[in-house]
Amino acid sequence: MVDYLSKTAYIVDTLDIFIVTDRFMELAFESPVTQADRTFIKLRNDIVEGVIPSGSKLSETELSTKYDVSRAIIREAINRLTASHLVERKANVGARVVTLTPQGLIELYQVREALEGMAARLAAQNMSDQDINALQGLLNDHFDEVKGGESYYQEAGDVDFHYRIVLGSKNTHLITVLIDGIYHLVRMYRVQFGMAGPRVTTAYDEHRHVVQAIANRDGELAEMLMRRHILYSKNNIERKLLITSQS
Amino acid sequence: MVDYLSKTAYIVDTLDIFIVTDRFMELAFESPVTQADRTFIKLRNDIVEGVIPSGSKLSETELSTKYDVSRAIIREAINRLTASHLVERKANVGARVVTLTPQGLIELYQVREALEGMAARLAAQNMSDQDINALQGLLNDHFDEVKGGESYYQEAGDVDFHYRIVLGSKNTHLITVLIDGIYHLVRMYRVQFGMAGPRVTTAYDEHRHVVQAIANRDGELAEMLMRRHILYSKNNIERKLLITSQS
DNA sequence: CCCAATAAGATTGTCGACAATCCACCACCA
DNA sequence: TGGTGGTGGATTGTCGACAATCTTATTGGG
Repeated sequence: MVDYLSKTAYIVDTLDIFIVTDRFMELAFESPVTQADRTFIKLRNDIVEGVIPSGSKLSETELSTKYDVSRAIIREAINRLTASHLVERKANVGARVVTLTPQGLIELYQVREALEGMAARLAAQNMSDQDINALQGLLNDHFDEVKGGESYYQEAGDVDFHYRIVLGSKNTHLITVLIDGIYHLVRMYRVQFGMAGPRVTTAYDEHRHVVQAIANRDGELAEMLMRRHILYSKNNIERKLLITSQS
Repeated sequence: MVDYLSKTAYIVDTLDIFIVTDRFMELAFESPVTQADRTFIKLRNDIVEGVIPSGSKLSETELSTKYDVSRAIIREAINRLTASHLVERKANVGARVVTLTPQGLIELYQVREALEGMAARLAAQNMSDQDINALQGLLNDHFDEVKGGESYYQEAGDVDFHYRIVLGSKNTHLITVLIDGIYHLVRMYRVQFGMAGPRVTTAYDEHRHVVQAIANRDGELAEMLMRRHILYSKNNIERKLLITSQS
C-alpha cells in the first residue's frame, strides 16, 4: 500500500504534481517506475480528462497497441482503475469507463463529506504545530491571490487545502481512499461537467474557519465546518448542473 | 464495479454467505465464476483467517503451486487484495500480508465511524418501508436469541445488521468501500486478535435505537447513534487489547 | 414476419517462457 | 577488521500464444 506519510510512496499522479505545491513535490516525485505504473497513470489521466470518453469501452488489444505495451500491462492498469472506481469491469465481457451522472456526483460528495469531515477532526488532533502554521501561510497566500483577482488559482488552492488536511489526519485508510480514489473521480466530474472557478471568496472563508478550528485543536468543530464546506460545494455544483442542463 | 443494488453482482465472498441471512443469499450466489475470482476469494479468506500469517511474504511462484493456478492469476488476486488493503506491495520486491497493529485497528474504526455514520443517515432517507420492517424483524429475532442465551449468534447478527444498513444507504461507493474492503479487515482483526462474543446486550440496544431512528426517518439521529455504536465498539476492543497484552 | 438455435468472429481469460530487477553473499581493498 | 563493490541466485515484471467465453450475424422453423 502506498505510504504517504513516509518517503516510500511509489505511485503518484504526475498531473497532481502541478496542483499540489512545493513541499509535497518531494513525495510526488518518488518512483512511478514500473511500466504498469506509468501506463496506469497515463490511462487514468486520459480518462479523467475525457480523452477517453465517459462510458466508452476499453478494449484491451486496442489499448495495448495505442499505449505500446503488452495486454498484460493493460489488464493490470484496468484492474487498478477498477479499484479506483474509474472503470467498471464485467467478467468475460470487458471494462467500460464509468458513466457520469448527477446522481453519481451526489453520492460521491456524500462520501467526501463523511471522510473529509473525519479527516478534519483527526487533523485537529494529529497535525503538528508546524504543519498548521504552513497551512495558515498557504491560506494567506491564497487570500492575496483572491484579493488580487487571480481567481483562477482557486482550484489549485482548493485541492491543495484538502490534500493537506487529509494528509494531516495521519490515517492511512482515509488518505488512500481519498487521494488514490475519490479525488480522481471528483476531478473527472469537474473537468467533464466543466465547472471551474467560482465560489471563490466564500470557499476561502470556509477554508479559513476550518483551519482556525484545527489551530484551536477543536476536532469536533473542524469536522462540522468541513462537512458544511463540502455540502455547500455540492449544492453549488448541483445548482450549476441544473442550469447547464436547462440551457 | 460490483453493483450490489441490482442483480448483476459478480463477486461475493463465499464465507459471508454464511453470515448474511436469507434474503441476501440471492445476491451472494451470483457468479464468482472466473478462476481469478475464486483464487482471490480463497486467498483473501486464508489471509483473514490467519492461515497465511499476518506480515508474511506472498511469493507468487509458491502460491501458484499451492493454489494450482498460473502466476498471472496469483498476480491478479494479489492486486485485488492490495486494493482491499489486505496486502501491501512494493515494486520489484513483492507483496506482504498487512501487519495488524492496535494503531491500525483504531484507524480502521475511525473510517468505519465516518462511513457507517453516513450510511445510517442515508439509510434513513433511502430505505423502503418494507426494508425497514425486515430490519426490525431481524432485530426481534436477535432479541429472542440474546434472551435465550445463544449469545454466540451475536457476531453474525451484528454483521447482518451493519450489512443491511450499508446496503440501505443505496450509495455505491459506501457499499463497495465497506463491504469489499473494510469489513474484511475488520474481520481479520476480530479473528486474529481473538475477539468474539461479548458486549451482546448493550450492542443490541444500540442497534435497536439506530433502527428506531431510521424508522422515524431521522437521518441525523441515525448517524449520531451509529457513530456512537461504532465508537463504543472501538473502545471495547481497545480495552480488550490492553488486557490481553498485559496478561 | 418473428423468434430461436447455431456458427463465425472477436474479445477476454489463462498459461509458460523470457527479461529486468533486487537481494544476499563473497571477495577484495583500505 | 570494516566497508565497498561485484557476482550469482532468486523473484518479480513483461510478453506472445492458446483456450474459454461472449456477441453478433445468419439460417431455419413456426
